[in-house]
Amino acid sequence: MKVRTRFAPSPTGYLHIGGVRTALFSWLYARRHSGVFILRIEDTDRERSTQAAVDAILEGMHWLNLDYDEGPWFQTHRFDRYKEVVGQLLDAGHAYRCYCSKDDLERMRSEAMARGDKPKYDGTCRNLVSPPSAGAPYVVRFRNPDSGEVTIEDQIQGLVTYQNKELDDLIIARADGTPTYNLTVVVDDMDMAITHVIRGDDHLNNTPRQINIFNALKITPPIYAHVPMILGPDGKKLSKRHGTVSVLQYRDEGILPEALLNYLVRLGWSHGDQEVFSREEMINLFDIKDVNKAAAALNPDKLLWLNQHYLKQGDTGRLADLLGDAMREQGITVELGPNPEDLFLVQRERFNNLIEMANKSRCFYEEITNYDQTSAENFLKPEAIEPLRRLQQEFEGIADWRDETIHSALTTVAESLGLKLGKIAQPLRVALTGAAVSPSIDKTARLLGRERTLSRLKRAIEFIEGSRIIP
RNA sequence: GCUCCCUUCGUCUAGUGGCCCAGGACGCUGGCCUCUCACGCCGGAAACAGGGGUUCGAGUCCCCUAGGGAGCGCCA
Repeated sequence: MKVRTRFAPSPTGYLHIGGVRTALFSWLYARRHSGVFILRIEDTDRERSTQAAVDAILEGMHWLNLDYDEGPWFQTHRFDRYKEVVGQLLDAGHAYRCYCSKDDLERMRSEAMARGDKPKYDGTCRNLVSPPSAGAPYVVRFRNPDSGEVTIEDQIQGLVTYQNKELDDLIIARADGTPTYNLTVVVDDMDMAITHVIRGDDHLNNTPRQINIFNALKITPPIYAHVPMILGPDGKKLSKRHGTVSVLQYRDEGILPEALLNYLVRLGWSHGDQEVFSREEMINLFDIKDVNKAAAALNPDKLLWLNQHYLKQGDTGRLADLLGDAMREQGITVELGPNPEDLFLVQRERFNNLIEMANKSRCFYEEITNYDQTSAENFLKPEAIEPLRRLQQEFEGIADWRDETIHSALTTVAESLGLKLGKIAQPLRVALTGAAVSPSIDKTARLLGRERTLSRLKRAIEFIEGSRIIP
């Protein structure tokens, strides 16, 4: 039988990191088994579903290249079908109309709680023969078996058994006739012939109810795999407090999709000691049976480490384009300096995300407005004037502006003055970039270009001379 | 409250009764490299939640306790 998995987010909030990992696992499982991956939008909650959230889900999936073979399907387009199944269940006696009001239910719940019982429906309307009054509003409840048990053979959690008497008669259709979650998932998973349901373990408790509905429909339920939750870096439940709401925010913060996917796949899943996985490796090695049972906390540092790994290893052309985009986003006029690829080659090992790389590359595109105070105090001192002047002369004589020629100018000056390279490299660095940290000095000068290098040198010398007269 | 689930270094994890006085990775940390930062390389500290069993032998099996989480919605 062909494997068919699905990712079924509800567009009531943004696509967050936990949802993405669930999607990733479902996608990997389908790809691993040459199966079909389906995207289904569970938008039956008309009140809270938004188009913006739908767009964010689609954009997020696209950004991560989690491609789906079928869908996106929208549950709101399938109301007729759900109604049909509710009718079927009603006719077969597996469901019944319940006329209890919300107030009745509320009272029922609080009374049960007070008794120390589970706040479940008491079955008042279970065996009603006729409505309390003609045209009285009602919901439809599923008639859950009241004895026996349901065992889930969960691929991750193992065997989990529930007693039917612990389960109550859940509502499958609201008073306005619209279907509820537990009914729609079952109908969709049935109609879409889903073979493996991979979802968050917050759904584990719903599973026995869904299995009972499948049974009532005389359909074999899919195989279930409930993946544990993802926690914030503090080990607490993921929330907006942790900063990142939508996955797209990771993109906007300079994270590469391959880094995020690699990071996520190792959250709860492992293959021995391997840490780095290409898409192909993930697909070939992934197995649900290797997924852990315990919740995992996010580790931002490790994500960044992977991001840097992919920055160092990835395709230069593509990454340079992304860097160019990031610079433009940061308001840098890319045309005013080295092309992004030359810059990227020099910067790729020095930063772990593109945004920071872009921001810290400003000096190649914009004039220096002021020197970093500490750097200037440490290196733009009177004794630096001589080395800087000599460099000026040497640089003026260079016709072929390359790393090597620049570097040899540096060593020539250093040797002639009997100084260590660092003694002239640091003043030069501050002169050229405004601060004491930059790529290696020869590359920095090369990227800057000969003219810009010379004018900044001149300005630094003037700065030092000027500061000499200021006490 | 009731039902269900979970528990190895700070974090992600390896480990399926002896190979483990517990391995890898991130982070932290000492050093090397070095024109700064970074990269890279070498080294270090750091964990089986607690208690009972079972067994010649337990991180690995069983029970209990504690802690954490989820569900109990006319949300999904």
